[in-house]
Order: sequence, then C-alpha cells, then structure tokens
Amino acid sequence: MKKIITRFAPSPTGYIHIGNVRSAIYPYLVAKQANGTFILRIEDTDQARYVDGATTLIEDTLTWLGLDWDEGADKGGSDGPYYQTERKAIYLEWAKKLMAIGRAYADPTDSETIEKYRNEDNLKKVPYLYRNHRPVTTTEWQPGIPIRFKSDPKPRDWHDEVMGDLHAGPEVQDDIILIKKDGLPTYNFAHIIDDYLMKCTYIMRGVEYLPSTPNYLAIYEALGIEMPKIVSLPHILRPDGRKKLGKRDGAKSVTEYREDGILPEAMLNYLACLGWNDGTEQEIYTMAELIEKFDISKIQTSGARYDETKLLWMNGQWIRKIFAEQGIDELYSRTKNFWPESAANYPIEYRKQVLSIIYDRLKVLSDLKSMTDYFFVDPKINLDLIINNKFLKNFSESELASLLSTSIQALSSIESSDWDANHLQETLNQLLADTDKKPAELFSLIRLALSFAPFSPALNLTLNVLGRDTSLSRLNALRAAILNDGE
RNA sequence: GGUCUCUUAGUAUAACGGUUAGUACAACGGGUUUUCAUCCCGUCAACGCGGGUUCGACUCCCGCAGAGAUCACCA
Repeated sequence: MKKIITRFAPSPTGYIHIGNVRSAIYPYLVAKQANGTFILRIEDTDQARYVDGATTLIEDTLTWLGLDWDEGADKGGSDGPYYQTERKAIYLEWAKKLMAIGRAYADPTDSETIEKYRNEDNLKKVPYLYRNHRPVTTTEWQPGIPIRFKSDPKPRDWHDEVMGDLHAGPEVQDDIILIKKDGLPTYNFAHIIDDYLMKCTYIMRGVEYLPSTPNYLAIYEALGIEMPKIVSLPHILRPDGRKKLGKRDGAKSVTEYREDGILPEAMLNYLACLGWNDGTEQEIYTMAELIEKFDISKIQTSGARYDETKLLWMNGQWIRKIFAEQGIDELYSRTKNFWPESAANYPIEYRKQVLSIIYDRLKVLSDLKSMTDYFFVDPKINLDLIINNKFLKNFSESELASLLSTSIQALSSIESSDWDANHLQETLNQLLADTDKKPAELFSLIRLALSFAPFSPALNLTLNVLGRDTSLSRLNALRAAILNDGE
C-alpha cells in the first residue's frame, strides 16, 4: 500500500482568501485520514507577483485553521527544499532530459514575434497554437533562452476523482513553456517534477486547471512517470453571482474572519462542507470527524455559492458547542482581543461571568465589544428609551418613579451574600405579584435602567453579574433622572 | 470564437429507477415570565427545457438552453 502524500502548493502572492482554502483543507484531510503526509510547498516562481511576507501569512492561516503540515516550507522534510526558487537546478535538469530525448527545445523566439503569430491566427480565425509556429532550425540551449515542450498532440483520456472520466482532443495540446527566460520553471512544469520527486499521490486543485491537464498528461508521458490522482475542486462562487470568488471580488482573507471573531473550527467546518457532505444530515463537524468522514468521491461537481450568513450561524453553533463541551475557561480563552476597552479594568473572573451569560447571543466574538459595555461602565441615561418603549409609554413619570422605588426597596432587602440568580428571580417574581404589573412592563423598566441597551441577558442574571451596589445605584440614578425630568 | 465543465427550493445539500422529493441556513408565523439571542414548534419554497429508454425517471441516453472555466515566459 502506497503511503498517501498530499500537498498544498500556494503561490506567495498575498493572503489566502476563502475562495482557495479548500485546496488546503481537503488535501490535509485526505493525508490525515490515511496516516499520510501533508506537504506545504511554496510555488514562488513568479517573481513579478511575489509579495513579501506572503509565505508567513499563508503559514499563519494554515496554523490557525489547525492544518499543520508535516513537511514543507521552513519546516523541512526529506524531499526538500520546498520553495520552488530553491529547486531551480532540478527543473533545468529535467528539462534537459526532455531536450536530450527530443521532447523539448530551446526557443529563442522573442515575445513580439509570438504576439504576431497570435494576432495572425486570430485574424485568420484559426486557433492559435504555438506548435504550428515551431521554429524549423534548432537552437542550442543556453541560459536566458526559454525551453518549450515539444508536444505530441493526440486524443487523451484520464480520470478525475471528482469529475469522473474526461477526454480531450489534440486541439488543446501545445508546446508550452517549461523553463522561462529567467531560468525559473512555469507552474505547468514545476508542479509535475515536484509532485513526482515529493511522491505525491494526489493533486488537489481548482477546476481552472482542467483545460491544461492534457498538456500535463503529455509531459508525464514524455517523462515516463506516473501521474498522481487528480482531484479537481469546483470553485467557490461569489455570493451575488455565479462567478468564482476571487480577491478582486473582495474575497476576504481568512485572517480577516479571525479578526472578526470567527472561530477557526467554524471556518474550517463551513468551508469543508461547502461543496462536500458525507451523505448524512450532519452539519457540525469537528476536525477529527472531518478526518474520519471525508470522502473525495462525495465532493460536489458544481460550484458552490459562498454564503456568509450560514458561516455566521455555524460560528454561533461553535461558540455554544465550545461552551457546552469545554466550558467557560476555554471559551474565554478565545475572546482575548474582543472585549471593549473598558473591560480591561475588571478581573478575569468578572469577564468570565459576563461571557457566561452573554455567549449565546454572540454570532461573532467581536460582538462582545458592542454587547457588553454596560457591564463595565455605567450606561448613559436615555429617557427617550423609556418614554418610547412600547410597554412603558403609557406610564406617567410618577408611576415609573414609584415603580422604581418599589423595585429598589425589594432588591435592597436582599443581603449581598444572598445576591444570586435564584434569590433574584424569587424577588422579581414577588415584585411582579406585589405591583400587579406585567413582566413586560416591570422587567423592561429594570432592564433599561441597568443597561440602556437594545437587549441584554435574562434580568436575574444581569442583576447577579452586575452586583448589588451597581444594580441599585443604576436604578436610583434612573429614578432621580425621571423625577428631575418631571419638575 | 475554440475546447472543457456544471445544472434539485433564495443558498448549501440528500436521493444512487418506485419517497407525500428529506435536511440545514435564510424568510415568515408561533411558543419558552421583558428585550435580543438560544432552544422548541410550524409555514413558504426545488428536480433548467425538450425528446427518448423503461411498467415506472430527479436518477440512464440524446439534443437544447443557461451558467462557469480556460485558451500567458500567471499560477
């Protein structure tokens, strides 16, 4: 049984956006479920598009998602180096092999001439194929001259693990560039050599490579090496259309979602299940479950529209799942950078209490900023919120003030030591009975006095976390403001 | 334009010849002592079109239409 080896081979031209993370996730899952090796190879042969720091960005993203690579990049491994620029000599050697057997040639033709050929063909309305313009005289290769593959056009059939049996005619096979003028290989050539030397058993990449596969087939054949299994991944589509999602469409980087407070588990879960499912009705998957259940043959053949709403829903599910299964400490550890500034002055234990009563309202962790400020600073009194409240607008100011007085009296009768959620609920229930008010009326008033927020957790819990002193002082403050306003 | 790929509700998907076409998100309505959310219940909503094959087709075949990808010394 051959060891399963997969790879993620990004080009360091910027961040990893959500449109292409799946080509990292799936190979990782395939490798892990077979106890195989997952390689990170950096395809940095395009000097013009190279972006400084992109490799680090890519590594950070993978690490954040939990996609640890076994070999590659700076980590090393037995088949390195894993930066293509460092493998320059290897590609040249293989290109020379092809030249030696007459399957590649040095081509000094300049780009203007090539452009001319193309234009002529376009004008004649015949398909442009460079092999029809192949130089008749041979040139000896020397540095600075590109090397082209000498194609052998014929019908080709192959199998794609997702798309099934595919076929292409000779009309799409051409003399593609193997080694560029700058001495570096093209993707078309480099990935074939690398996958072979790194013993990759699967090539998982976007469907955009489908049309050039016949050319790759020809190179494999000429080289006499076996092609790994091909897994073409359908595109992730823009939310508003059918086009593939790309950076130009404002595709967010994975790290942007991290900054918004999306959990890596949710991101991974959502992306893995976009265009794949195991045939059951399961929606929430842990990494371990994905590794266990992932199945290439169940990858969808059509593109899938990216739907942020569902990602948000899934993030909420994960927030609750982590709280339920791993507890408040674990959930709290994920919230480090998401608290309002004012929270800094409060002890960790207090913040954990706040989190434990607010967490099921969070869609993203950054919601903490706007949802919890009244736990850390006294809210600004806004009488309009009281006057316009649909349950309170029929009360006169004196009625509101006396309702607050009664509430303050009842709540202050609770000793500090008894200020817990149960006692508070009992007191609130009693207060309801004594005042003969509806919950909507009494509770709205107290809730607003405490938070002046559009929403907040259950009243007894809010009172409990806020504490006796703060709660009473806020109620008093509102009462004073109402009386003051009435004069 | 050539070549290739794709096509189940608004979105993501299930079904692998026989089901009232299932599930989730979204939307809408309702319930859980206020709000927002969670949770629970319910409603709406789909097999692109046309031919075959078959007793029977979302499922198999052929056309068509629509959508997408690709035609670089980018990957």
